[in-house]
Amino acid sequence: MPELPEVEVTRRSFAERIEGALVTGIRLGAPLRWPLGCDPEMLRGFTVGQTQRRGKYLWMPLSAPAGGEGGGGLLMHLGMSGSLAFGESLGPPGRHDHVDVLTSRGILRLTDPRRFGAVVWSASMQHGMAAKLLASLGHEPFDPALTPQALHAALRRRRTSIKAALLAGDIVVGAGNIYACEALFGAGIDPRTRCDRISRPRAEALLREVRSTLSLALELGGSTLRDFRDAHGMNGEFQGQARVYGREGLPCVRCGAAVRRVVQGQRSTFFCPGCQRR
DNA sequence: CGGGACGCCTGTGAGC
DNA sequence: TGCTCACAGGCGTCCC
Repeated sequence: MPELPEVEVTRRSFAERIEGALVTGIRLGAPLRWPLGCDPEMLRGFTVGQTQRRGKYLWMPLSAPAGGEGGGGLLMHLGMSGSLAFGESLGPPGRHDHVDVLTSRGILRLTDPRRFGAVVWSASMQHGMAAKLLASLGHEPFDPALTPQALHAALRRRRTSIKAALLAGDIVVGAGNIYACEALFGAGIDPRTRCDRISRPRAEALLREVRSTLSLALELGGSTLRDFRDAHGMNGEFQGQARVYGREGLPCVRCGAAVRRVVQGQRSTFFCPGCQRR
């Protein structure tokens, strides 16, 4: 599920409700990508702060009880198949529920069948594992510092394909496989185009499309949050909006040409050979 | 160093 | 029905 819009929608769905809650315990299920990185007992009595998002990560600050030391936070990632639920009556943890943060206001629960997700303790976003994981992230897509010129300049230094660069997330974060395909379609750029061959006006168009694609998804409440049980999670609201993703062989909504699928870096890329040019 | 492949896991749908 | 296979919204690590 989780590209930037889904992660942000997730954040908004629990951040205000959990802020100020007291941690009463942590329940761990099967291991995730990395170990928690601290003794779960240590977090008892900590207060939850304002949960924020960086790229596809969520950072939930935890402050130690008055006079106590060792505050920090939990860095959370949903991987490919993760989701977070927050509520008072979630029921007993199931086979894919791997972390429960028990609080005075309810349980924050990470469910993740594939276990590519993570919940990791760090002393701050600038320390430990969090710092390491966040270090190479690019601009937030809506950061005003990310200007067309800045994007163009960054692309000029790259030889890899524009699709691969978007997915890498070290120039701009947030667009995963679906939204990268959709944004490139919107901008009329062939996903196989080398970054350093993208003109300034096209970089500008791409930035505009990355932003509008992500905002639209955000407006729609993400893609599949509501109905995540479904197979590829693609039965959500964004599926109806997708113009190329998952539409191999179907006519392009703009020009009617058959949408193509190619593989780039072991990931499917969908594009319209008629509308998208190198 | 940049760039690409690999591996982590489980689940699902298609095809036989 | 049951098997095998391809594929899945991410990303750190390894190797060239």
